[in-house]
Amino acid sequence: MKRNLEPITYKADTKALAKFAKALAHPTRIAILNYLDKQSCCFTGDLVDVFPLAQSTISQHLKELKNAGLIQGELKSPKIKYCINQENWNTAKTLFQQFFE
Amino acid sequence: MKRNLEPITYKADTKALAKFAKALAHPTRIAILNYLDKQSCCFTGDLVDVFPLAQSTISQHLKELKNAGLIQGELKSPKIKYCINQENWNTAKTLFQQFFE
DNA sequence: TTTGTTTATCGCCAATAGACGATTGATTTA
DNA sequence: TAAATCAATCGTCTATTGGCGATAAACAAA
Repeated sequence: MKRNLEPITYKADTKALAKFAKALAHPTRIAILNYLDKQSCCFTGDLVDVFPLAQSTISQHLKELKNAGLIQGELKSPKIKYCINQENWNTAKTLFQQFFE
Repeated sequence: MKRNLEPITYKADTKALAKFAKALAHPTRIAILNYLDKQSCCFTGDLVDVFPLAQSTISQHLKELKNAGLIQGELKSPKIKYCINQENWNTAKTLFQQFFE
């Protein structure tokens, strides 16, 4: 983007909602979250088997979900167990509910 | 993106949800929808006054919301009145509800 | 210590997104 | 008809996204 001289300010909720929406804006990430919800948790490797995508690509998607706060990782050497971050998940849920009334 | 040889297939709901999420993945578009909801409808020009963005930029955001089906335009010469598309809005609402349980 | 396993990161590339100004097209109004 | 108004589109620019393979890093096991 070229600018902006006076950057736009949005309400906190607006920004938060947009951030969550962005994390959900790719079918693979939706599918990952659905899978996670079903299994309650999973390892990166599981997803690599489930989706026809390179391991690095899966890792990127997980990173984005983690940055958005929707998931969290826990080291279970030598693997990493990913789970839904319930607290932020509920925050997102509430924000979407409010948004749609 | 570079590829994919065998493109991934997702469930219809997954794709639909990702598409709606993508439309919501920018704070300006969230704000536009909030504004639209308050006013029930509005003209492009109204938004240009509300947001410190070029008219063409606003128009682009409206186009994306329209492509996602969340809003619809009606010609009220010489202006265009934009409203929420209730049917698709409800579809989106349901998809997000289901997704978050 | 070396090897194997697992995941994250890096570098690269193409495509998309988001911003702008300028122009176009449609329609009203003078 | 001419001028004004309004919104969409075009062209351009830069940043970000999404994909890959290759490499690095962390750790367990041999």
